[in-house]
Amino acid sequence: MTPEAVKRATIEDVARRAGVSRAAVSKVIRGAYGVSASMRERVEAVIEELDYRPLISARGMRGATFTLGMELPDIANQFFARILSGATTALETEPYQLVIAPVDPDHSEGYRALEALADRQVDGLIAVSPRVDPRWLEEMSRRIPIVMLGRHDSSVGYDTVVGDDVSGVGMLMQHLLELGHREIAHLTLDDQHTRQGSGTPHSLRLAAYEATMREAGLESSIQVARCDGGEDSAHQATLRLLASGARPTAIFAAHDELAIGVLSALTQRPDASEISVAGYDNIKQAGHPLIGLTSVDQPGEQMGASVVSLLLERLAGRTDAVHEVATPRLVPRSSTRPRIRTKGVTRS
Amino acid sequence: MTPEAVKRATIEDVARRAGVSRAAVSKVIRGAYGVSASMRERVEAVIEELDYRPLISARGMRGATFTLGMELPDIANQFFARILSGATTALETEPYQLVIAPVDPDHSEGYRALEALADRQVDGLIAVSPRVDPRWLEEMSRRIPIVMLGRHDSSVGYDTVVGDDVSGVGMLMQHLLELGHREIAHLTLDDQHTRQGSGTPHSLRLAAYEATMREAGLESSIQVARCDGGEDSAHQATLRLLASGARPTAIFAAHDELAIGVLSALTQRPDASEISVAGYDNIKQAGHPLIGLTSVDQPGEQMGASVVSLLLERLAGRTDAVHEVATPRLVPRSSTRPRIRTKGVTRS
DNA sequence: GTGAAAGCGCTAACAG
DNA sequence: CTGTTAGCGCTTTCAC
Repeated sequence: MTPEAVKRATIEDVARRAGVSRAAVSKVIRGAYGVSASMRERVEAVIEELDYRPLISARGMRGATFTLGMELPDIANQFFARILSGATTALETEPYQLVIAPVDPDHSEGYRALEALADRQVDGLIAVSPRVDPRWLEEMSRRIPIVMLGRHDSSVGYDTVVGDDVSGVGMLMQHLLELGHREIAHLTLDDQHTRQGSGTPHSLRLAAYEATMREAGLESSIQVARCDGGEDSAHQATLRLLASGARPTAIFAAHDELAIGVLSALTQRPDASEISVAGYDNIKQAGHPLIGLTSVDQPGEQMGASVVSLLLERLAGRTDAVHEVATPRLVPRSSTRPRIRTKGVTRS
Repeated sequence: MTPEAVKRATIEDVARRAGVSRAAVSKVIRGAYGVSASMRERVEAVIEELDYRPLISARGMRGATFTLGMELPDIANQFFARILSGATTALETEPYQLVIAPVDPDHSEGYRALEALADRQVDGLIAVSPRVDPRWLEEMSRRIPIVMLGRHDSSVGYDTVVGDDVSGVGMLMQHLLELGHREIAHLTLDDQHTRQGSGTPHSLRLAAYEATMREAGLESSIQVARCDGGEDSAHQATLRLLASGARPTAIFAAHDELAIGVLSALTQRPDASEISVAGYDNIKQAGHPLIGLTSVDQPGEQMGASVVSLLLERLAGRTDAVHEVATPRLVPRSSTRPRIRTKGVTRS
């Protein structure tokens, strides 16, 4: 039972078996111009017989690999599942194959995955890590088409697809204010993700939160909590917040996964169970009746589809940068309720 | 602003600039034997200067690509996130890059993704779709190392990693029976996933469910509902089940995502809110206090790590097949409660 | 309409 | 220790 490795058939094998040249076979498999019907038939029969499939990487050395590479941090965040779903659907009718390089959000940097994909000859790149440097992307985009998802860059070399975070947060804050909330806290990621002017979604959401609070005359109630990302981390951060004595009547978490962590923390603290919670992205879990999380819907599927079509346009020759902005939509659910006067700490 | 495509530096460029041969450069980048320190230094300087990175696909034409390909259906199912997490962690210290080919569970077939990866010269393949034919995999494994995750195959050409579904279901059913449940329904996927003898996890879980019911003298209470997979589909199926007049006191869903769909349906049916629900896999959501889903934990991270190390062993030369079985663990939560006598339909 | 020949970027013998 | 040479599997002019 020696598992003698079977080598796959090459274009040469097919050519010899069919009694034609390699070039002829190549034309047949590419559907290129200049092959007689009889030859095509013969060649196709042999291809079938030998179970021949062209090696994409060999093909790539001359031309395209028909592969699109996507770098994806944190597969656990369901919003990326929405994006991916949109992207794969958009690609269904296209001859391109999507491959994903997962990035361990804790360790790796995103650069590594992007470079690994480029080294593997993908025809185009989709970047999702908001932490890769725009200048680096700009440089990279001179060798390979790139679309960046989720960061508000005014790039010239690569395209971007983003949600309108400012208006999304505006709608959400408006909603909370209308419910009577004044002590609204914001739970977001560490400074690396929220540095002013970095163009990351979370930096914009934070800024929009603060701006709204100031405009509402609530500057003194601004309260920003931080966590490392992920449900558990948000859970812990919420407990810390409460332990610090803060008693917001509402918590706006920078994205749904965090918000769900907030909910889980609040559930275990009966004294805080009246706190309203809101998230962002509208991932599937948010809509579950047992969760009922108010959120801002970002059309992830649509954004995923946009990313793909922008990339295909690039591959088709477009050279000027396009920046697409998707419109968010408020989805109120049971996790946000009219403010309840809390004993003591409340100030109105 | 003509974005004149910048070509990347080749090994030839480096060799010329450093005044050495291509072979010398090749040795340097591979850390191979036979290079003087001075030459290494010179070459490395030029590599740095030119920002040279070897093209993996070109390298692949001669030897290995140091790429592992994983075919993944249904990214939305969080259990796969656990597996992926284990796999990427295991690969962190290895020189291999993992790439994922997502499979649209509705449309594509898994074959397509696996072949796409093989065509792209990955060194090894991880298959997760239980629907690809074992014989096909057996054939494929003669050209490229494969590890199949999640199906109980007794293959000779490829390795497998599975959970012990029979014992997992046994523990779960035992739990339900001890709570006093007799009318236990099972919600699973369509026949394609559950055909007897196919070795798929769902076929085994179904069989184990039926066996347990029979052993408990409850053969006449066996009730199997079907859905297409996914939370929504499970939700609908649950409503259909109730509409049919069935009144189980407990529903065992074939995996957690389905179970969560069941919960959402039951929430909207006050008359059925006392039905206990259990799932399988123990995805993160199951543990959320607002969900509290009883489940059977499968050590996904560990399984993901196993898959990777089996594949690396293959690449290192192992030729005999290994079949690994992970041990599941019951995780009781609030979604399963002692049976409540329902009016009418109950039979004890 | 068809095939010969060159070459994509790299590695792996082999000579020097 | 170093460089030359011959491919890996495919596409692509360019003659025939």
